[in-house]
Amino acid sequence: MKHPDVTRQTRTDAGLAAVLRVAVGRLARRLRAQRPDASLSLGQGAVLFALARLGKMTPGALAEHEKVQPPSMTRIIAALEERGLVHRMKHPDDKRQQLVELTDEGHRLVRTDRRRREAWLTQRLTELTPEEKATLRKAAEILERLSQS
Amino acid sequence: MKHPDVTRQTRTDAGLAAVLRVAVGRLARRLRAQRPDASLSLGQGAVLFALARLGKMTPGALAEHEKVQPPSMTRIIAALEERGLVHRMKHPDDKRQQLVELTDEGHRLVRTDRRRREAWLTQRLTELTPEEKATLRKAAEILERLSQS
DNA sequence: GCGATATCGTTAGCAAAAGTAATGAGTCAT
DNA sequence: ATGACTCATTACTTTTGCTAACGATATCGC
Repeated sequence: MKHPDVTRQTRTDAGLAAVLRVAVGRLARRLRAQRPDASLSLGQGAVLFALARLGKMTPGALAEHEKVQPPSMTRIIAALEERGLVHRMKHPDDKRQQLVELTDEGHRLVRTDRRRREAWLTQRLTELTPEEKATLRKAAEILERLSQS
Repeated sequence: MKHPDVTRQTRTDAGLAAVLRVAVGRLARRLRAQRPDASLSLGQGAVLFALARLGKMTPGALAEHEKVQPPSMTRIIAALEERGLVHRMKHPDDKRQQLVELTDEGHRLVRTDRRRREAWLTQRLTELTPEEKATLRKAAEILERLSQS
């Protein structure tokens, strides 16, 4: 066993937290580095993904959803809009706000890019046993929830 | 159910990869933002943690372990050394190399800080059911492996 | 042995991405 | 209708990582 410590250390909540924190940080770096082309930053990809999943949203809602400050979201949206992947529309009820929405090209990119962008991770996943994948499937939902709480 | 899509999307490896990628990225940001004081960056903490777990290592080994380029590790180590948490020693067999080791203060910080630094995540974990924690415990080991493959 | 080549850590310079503070437009409650 | 608040943006700074180049040491081929 390569890391006997892992199982030992995850006995307690704090130990599990420690291991999770490090693993998540490292995996995030790894995924960033693994990005095949620089076409889309990690954050940009996440926003497209969120819009595809949740439909049109305001910049503020996107910022909160992605756990980023509003100015960062402004930048991400600007970059996506410049590439025609997203477009802004006035919020019908509140002129301060806007609604951000995927363009057709944005939808297309999400679909085609999803496979390409996740190629590395997908490949790693195919190397896992079905049980491990089942674990990750359940864990994904939990991590999802943790990241938003 | 807040995100019915999650379970649907994770049916395929690619879908699971997509969800994992986004969740991991967001959780990493979240953890970074949650850092209680700015005392230790995420990377610095990870290095201390690795040294505590694996003993003395060379900078190169640390860099590879943390999936970071050597110059980045140089900087992290320099910051840690400046604070007296770590110290370098010559490698006995190879004068090119060094060995990095926790100082007593480093060990102390790892111990006391571990709890404080993971407080947020630990708190979130206590809110989970035992089954969910068991899932995360198994998942942590898998993520650990993924991040290093 | 010794010269070419490779490896290790570092330095220097740079780029990406996110954060904070300040600003302008719009809304809302009194 | 005005004062306080909210949303998005702009300007600036910080963080964090990268690549390229370099100096010191080790190793390999001869």
